Amino acid sequence: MTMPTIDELNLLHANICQALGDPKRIQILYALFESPLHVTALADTLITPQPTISRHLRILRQRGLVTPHRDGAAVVYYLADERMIHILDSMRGVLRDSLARQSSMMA
Amino acid sequence: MTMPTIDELNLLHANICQALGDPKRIQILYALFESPLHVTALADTLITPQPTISRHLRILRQRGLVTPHRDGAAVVYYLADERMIHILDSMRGVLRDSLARQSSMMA
DNA sequence: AGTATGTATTCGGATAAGCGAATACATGAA
DNA sequence: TTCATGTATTCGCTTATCCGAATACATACT
Repeated sequence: MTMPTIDELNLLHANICQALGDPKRIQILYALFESPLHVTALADTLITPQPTISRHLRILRQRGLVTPHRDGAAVVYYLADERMIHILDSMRGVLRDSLARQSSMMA
Repeated sequence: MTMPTIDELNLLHANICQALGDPKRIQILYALFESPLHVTALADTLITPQPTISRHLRILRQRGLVTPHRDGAAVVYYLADERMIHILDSMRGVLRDSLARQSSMMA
């Protein structure tokens, strides 16, 4: 277990952020926060083709954001770490304030 | 000031995450957290061509993550909201734990 | 005006990300 | 094994992102 260098950590960090940089994937994380779901259920919930969901899940899985568990023929996906949702919520707070700042600029 | 819909908010959120999804831009944010800098100073600090820095700054500016202030011929950039750094630090915490989990899997 | 310094943008080309459609793979039941 | 269901991957294509190099734009000073 070699410690990552600062630059390597930066890269991993950027990779995680990049994984979060797609509306569908954010939707997926919030959906899994409410409850673990298998792929088809996710596809139905988000009204999105199953292959598309699978591709997004692979990205999230590779970055360690979700965790798959086999359940017979199905695969149930879990949020890997609920703290990530709190982080996303914090970001929304900052985002809202940012929007508010811009609005007040208009006045 | 019309309230954004859920989907619009998701898109804005994703856009912010996407802006964070580049190692150089993360470096920039951390550098500006230590102290506001003008473009050339940033370029020197990060050992990166000035046009590259300017392009990254535009992305961060458009997403409301940094704020420019003119100072004569120079433009000093400020971190728009220090909470974003705390959020990034939180993400690093989650990232470290994720790496630790993967390491223990190997054992 | 002209010059120097600092910042932003454009252009061209390489790389990566996204999606729909089709298909391959995995599991469980008959 | 065969079929049905569920999941993952591949293919072809379009769009977006990134960088270096060159260049345009902005400000201050003489």
